Amino acid sequence: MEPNVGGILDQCRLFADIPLESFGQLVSMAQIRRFAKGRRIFREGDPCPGVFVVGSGLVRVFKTAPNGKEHILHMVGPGNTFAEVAAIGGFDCPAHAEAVAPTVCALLPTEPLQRALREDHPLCLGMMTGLTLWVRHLVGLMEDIVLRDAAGRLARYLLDAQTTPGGVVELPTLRRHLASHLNLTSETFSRTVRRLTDAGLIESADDNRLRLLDTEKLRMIAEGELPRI
Amino acid sequence: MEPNVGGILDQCRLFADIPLESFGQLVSMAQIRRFAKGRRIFREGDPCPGVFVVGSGLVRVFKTAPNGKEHILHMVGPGNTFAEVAAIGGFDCPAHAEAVAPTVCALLPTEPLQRALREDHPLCLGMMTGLTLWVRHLVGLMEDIVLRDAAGRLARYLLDAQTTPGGVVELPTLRRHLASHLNLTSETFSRTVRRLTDAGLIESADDNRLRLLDTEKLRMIAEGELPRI
DNA sequence: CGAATACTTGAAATTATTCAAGGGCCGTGG
DNA sequence: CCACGGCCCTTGAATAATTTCAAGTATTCG
Repeated sequence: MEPNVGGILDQCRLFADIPLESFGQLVSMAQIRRFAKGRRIFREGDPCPGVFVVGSGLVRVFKTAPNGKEHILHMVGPGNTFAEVAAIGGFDCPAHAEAVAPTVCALLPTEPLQRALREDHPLCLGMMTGLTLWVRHLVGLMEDIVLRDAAGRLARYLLDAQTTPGGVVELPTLRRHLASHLNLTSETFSRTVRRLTDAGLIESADDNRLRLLDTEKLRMIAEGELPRI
Repeated sequence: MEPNVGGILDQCRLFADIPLESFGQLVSMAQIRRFAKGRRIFREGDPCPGVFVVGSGLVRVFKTAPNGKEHILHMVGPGNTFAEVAAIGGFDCPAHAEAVAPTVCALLPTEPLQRALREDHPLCLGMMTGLTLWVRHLVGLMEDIVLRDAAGRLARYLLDAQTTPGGVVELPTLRRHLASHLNLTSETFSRTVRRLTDAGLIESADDNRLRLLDTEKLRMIAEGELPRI
């Protein structure tokens, strides 16, 4: 199946509000990019190639500490974007990006995108709204990491990620990626999952799915209202 | 001295690039707001009143954990803004704001601001650039908190904040505010300052100023290349 | 002068990390 | 087909970093 840029951009909430004409302009500038599993898409400090819109696959965007520790800013799946901020603001990539699965993206190159933003007001508005959502997400993540302990962070993640009716949450391919996202070591992550499991709040549904059994208590843990488990 | 909105907006980098006509529109919608020291400007969850531009004084924007712990997202001084994201994106205030000194702001109310953004492309572009800078700052802060230890965080803060030629850094009025910003208790903050002082990397210049004596070593600590002090 | 507030410092407690080892899964190659 | 190595997750024990608790000092303000 040959992916086409229009289809990829169509699935992206960030471009949902923009009028057809602007959208067409985006489609015409977009390029398809494919990345094998494990392939580095860009490195921190690289000039920003543009906005990547994931069509299929999964990408992790992460920072590296001098001591080698990684922190995953986000996992980007189909319909979501990364490197928007650098592309719009015109700075270098502030983090690394790597495909964790075979991935197809639409790339809106920096230069034409910026030109389009300068000329196209509705597009500009739409992208700005997208940016505010991203900021809000970032602030939430920060709040999480700073104000909650390990169990609180995991609980909040699970509650936020809960999508399916049965209260089942799909975990990223590698658990240690999630651990890193929540600023935990994979050991601590593992122990925390166990504590919640032993307390009867969650159970493992599938190999990489968790079922939430007691969202009320989970909420209390997320809010720090339960002393300890 | 009677502050005027034009003067306040003039000092704000966020509006530096926008053309005169757009600027005039902003000035005409702006209102002056004064806050006594200690006065709460808004609470988390309030509908967002608009973008605040600080003319004089100092504001802290912070989140609160259920257990009472606070995290200061940023200290906002003259020429800077807060609540931009909520105002532009149209959501409720994501944090609390409080004047830590007698403060005068220009307020650009949400409704007219959003209308202006919809109608005024250059203004929209300018605000968008401002947003990207804010995101970059946030990501940097996050990286700081997640990837560095106490000494590293302080060192990086000092290096970033260093403005005066003599390597003197002005601290916020209350040290515990800075501590909270760096996700440290004030005790840990105090001890960390002492460690850096004993190691000869900084010295207290004034009551709330620090002089950086060895920026090279500070940089190494910030980068985690110095095992311990 | 007395109360309040902020900062500093020490000692104890706690949380999370590091180090070390074991088990499970999978793909490769004999 | 099975053995082997590699990778990932789990678990336990020891370690380290930061927090918490508890004074003690300094400064300000009434």
